[in-house]
Amino acid sequence: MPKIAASEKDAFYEQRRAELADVALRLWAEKGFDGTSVAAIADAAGISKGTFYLYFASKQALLEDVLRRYTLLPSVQAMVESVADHSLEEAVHTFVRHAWRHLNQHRDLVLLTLRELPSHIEQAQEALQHVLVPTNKLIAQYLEDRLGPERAREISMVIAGRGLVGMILMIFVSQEILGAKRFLPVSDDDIAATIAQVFLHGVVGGAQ
Amino acid sequence: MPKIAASEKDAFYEQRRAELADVALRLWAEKGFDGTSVAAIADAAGISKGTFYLYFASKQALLEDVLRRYTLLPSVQAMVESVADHSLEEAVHTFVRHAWRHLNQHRDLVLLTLRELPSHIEQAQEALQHVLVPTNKLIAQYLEDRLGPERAREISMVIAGRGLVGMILMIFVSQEILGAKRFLPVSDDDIAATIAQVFLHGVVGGAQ
DNA sequence: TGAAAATGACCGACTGGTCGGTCATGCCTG
DNA sequence: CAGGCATGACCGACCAGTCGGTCATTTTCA
Repeated sequence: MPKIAASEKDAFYEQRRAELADVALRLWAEKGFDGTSVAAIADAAGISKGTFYLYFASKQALLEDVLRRYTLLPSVQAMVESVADHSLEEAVHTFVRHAWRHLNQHRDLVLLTLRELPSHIEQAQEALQHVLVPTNKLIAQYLEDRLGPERAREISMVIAGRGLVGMILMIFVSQEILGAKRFLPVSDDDIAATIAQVFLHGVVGGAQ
Repeated sequence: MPKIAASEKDAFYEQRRAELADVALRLWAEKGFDGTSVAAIADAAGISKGTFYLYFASKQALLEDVLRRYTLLPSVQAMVESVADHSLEEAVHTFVRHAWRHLNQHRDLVLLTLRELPSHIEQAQEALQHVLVPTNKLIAQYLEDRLGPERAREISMVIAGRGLVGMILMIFVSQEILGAKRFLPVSDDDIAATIAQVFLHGVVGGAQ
């Protein structure tokens, strides 16, 4: 039974860590890393500050765990891979629509990452690089494979890929974070379609 | 002679404030608002913390002064107006090239604004809205005027405009802040041309 | 009852902000 | 011209409060 007890304990331990990470992400997205004290996180999780330090060695360690736990990379990879057998037009539309939904689902993480982006907290920057750089590589590779040299305009697919992500991100930030939604209520699908359309015509060319 | 003395003093006072604002912007871009103490700012400006408070009532007041002092809006407006009599193609190219140079010149302000974007420091968010929203309005208006309903694709020019700014911003952040420049060294003009090309073909359509 | 878990008082470092005191400067007066 | 006097820019020790992190103590529970 010691084994069972131990694994039960481990399960509880892991569950606590997960809950703390969850609470921390929510609070950090609201008030920032520096703006949220460990006491506040512990409080929101219903434990004391002392107990917090039984589960994480430091505030920094919690940040690292949050970023590891919630990295967007796997889902981004899955997203890119899932469109591999669509037509290019379909693929881009699907990608944009999924990315949009993704951003909405992971709003807190996006906020946290944006906020700590140029920060002295290197982990956030690394996390960003771990997501953005590989995503970019995947997209560029995909585009080059699909287009072939003659169909693509003579532009860098790496730059174009970044542009696509930039469009999505900026429009997301405008609509969902800066509150532009109130002034210009457009359905998510329409937005995604617009982005995909601009990108497709811009990059692929000719095909009107 | 008291008048001259007074104006000399005022000039010195204003110069001090300007220097403090300059130093603060630089440090804040590096370490963030919360991450930079008033003492550090005063130190970097070669004065004591006590003296700092002769020139600004609070740290918050300094932030407000920095954002007012360095607002990008006038230059953005000038930028949009300066391309008013070009052809659309030329206008977009020029706009992108200018915007790119602009971001480089105001790197610190861009960093600070991005960093404090979703922050509890409302001023940064306001500043962003004061730049982004009017910029967006100008661009959308310009595009609609130039294109006319039949030439534009059936997409929102507001969304498209945000997409353009998003492309520029994201590629800037990738190249200049995340350090992607090292991996993909492309000239500024090439990048600007690529962005303009994608946008033009994407939005304007047909014209290959 | 004994060990594991949880607590919150406590610590030292640091924050934004204050304030009494110093001293170079330049005017006033003789 | 000289010397005393007033000015105010400047300093940095200091304040109250908050932070991340520790640890002796109490609570819990098998």
